[in-house]
Amino acid sequence: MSVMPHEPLNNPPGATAATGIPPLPEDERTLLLLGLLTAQDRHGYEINDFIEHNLQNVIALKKATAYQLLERLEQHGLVESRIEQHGHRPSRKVYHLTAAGQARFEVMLTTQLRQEEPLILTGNVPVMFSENMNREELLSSLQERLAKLEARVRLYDSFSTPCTPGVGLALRRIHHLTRADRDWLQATLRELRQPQETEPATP
Amino acid sequence: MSVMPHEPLNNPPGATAATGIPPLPEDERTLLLLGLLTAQDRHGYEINDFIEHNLQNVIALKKATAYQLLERLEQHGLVESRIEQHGHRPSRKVYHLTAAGQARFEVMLTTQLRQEEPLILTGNVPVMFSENMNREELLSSLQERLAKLEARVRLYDSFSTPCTPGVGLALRRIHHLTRADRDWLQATLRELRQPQETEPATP
DNA sequence: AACAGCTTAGTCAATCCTGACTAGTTTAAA
DNA sequence: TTTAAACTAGTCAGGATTGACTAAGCTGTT
Repeated sequence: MSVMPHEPLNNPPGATAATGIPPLPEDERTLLLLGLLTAQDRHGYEINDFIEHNLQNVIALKKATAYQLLERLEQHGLVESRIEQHGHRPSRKVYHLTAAGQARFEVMLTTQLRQEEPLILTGNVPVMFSENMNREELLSSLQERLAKLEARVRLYDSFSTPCTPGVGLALRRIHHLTRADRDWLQATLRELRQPQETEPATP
Repeated sequence: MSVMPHEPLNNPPGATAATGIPPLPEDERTLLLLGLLTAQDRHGYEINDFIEHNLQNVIALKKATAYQLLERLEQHGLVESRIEQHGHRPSRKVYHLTAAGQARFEVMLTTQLRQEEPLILTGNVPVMFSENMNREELLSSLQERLAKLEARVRLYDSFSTPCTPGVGLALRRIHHLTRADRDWLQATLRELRQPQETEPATP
């Protein structure tokens, strides 16, 4: 019973052969780290800080994930690091992009920009079971959700100039889509309130 | 150096004490499985089939995940299963909701419906680095993305009556937001095309 | 002088999730 | 009649992710 050696084929264009090091995810997180390093060399804390302060709503990337991803980027030769000492502070591990990293960044950027992933959103599942609730509670729950959404829209309204034009574009996208979500919810609430069973329906 | 025993505290309201069985994720996937079982008893294949055919764009839940989640639901006493035989077909493992499961479903439903998660979307990161591309390639990439988005909008336009009103609501949400995404991209493209550096001013 | 909080850089266990694979039956198409 | 596809139910290794924790110096406030 010989089994054909199925080769895993998870080598995206540009990937190296089996080197023993774990593969590199080809998703937006990787692109983000490479991209942040095209502008300037940065150390881990700086990167996490930037993400936390500027990209709160743009992407979800946790501290621990970023550190591990940076390590893997280095294993793959896309970045290199050096240790820097500033005064008596804890030493910084400063990463900078290699030529390979730059090339990979460009490929990934084009690929992902062309792509259009279906919007799979959070918050759909409870909506889809809304029938299972009684009218009262449903309306109050949706009302609360709407209030939160409106608060978020106001929050985005108050954002001033973004750190880069590109980030500005992304933020405007989120802003726009959040408003659209609010509009959908408003319309839905209106529909739920108004057509109260068409009660005496002139039959 | 005694370490205070930090209790993990990952017991959401309604969770049982430490029983040795792994915790149950409190996210939409769990709600989905419970919800599908409130309507009727179902076996694994049926559930995965339903998700694949009716909820393609509503939620991402893979086959393997569903099976594992069902098992865990059973360990937690939220569902029970029986084996059914239909003719000479492979036997079906049919799950049905317990009282505890029903109760948990109701709690999770209200909680999640009230909640408003920030929209964290795919596709933001490449946008935010769009400055790093030359104009030609940027425009062509965005054009391609727009074409794909428009195709998706048309796809949703063609959807007919959903299997339940709740699913209809969720699908309308996605439809609405996809259109909003298209609008944002159109506007962005227009902006990028028009103000061509204000070349010969007052021409 | 004490204390909180920021800076810097991680680590680790535990959980989660996915792709690929297995196995056998039945129906529809060619 | 061979073949393809759907039906049914998984399993499993291994990669991905997270929350919680550790360390230690520095800075500003009260």
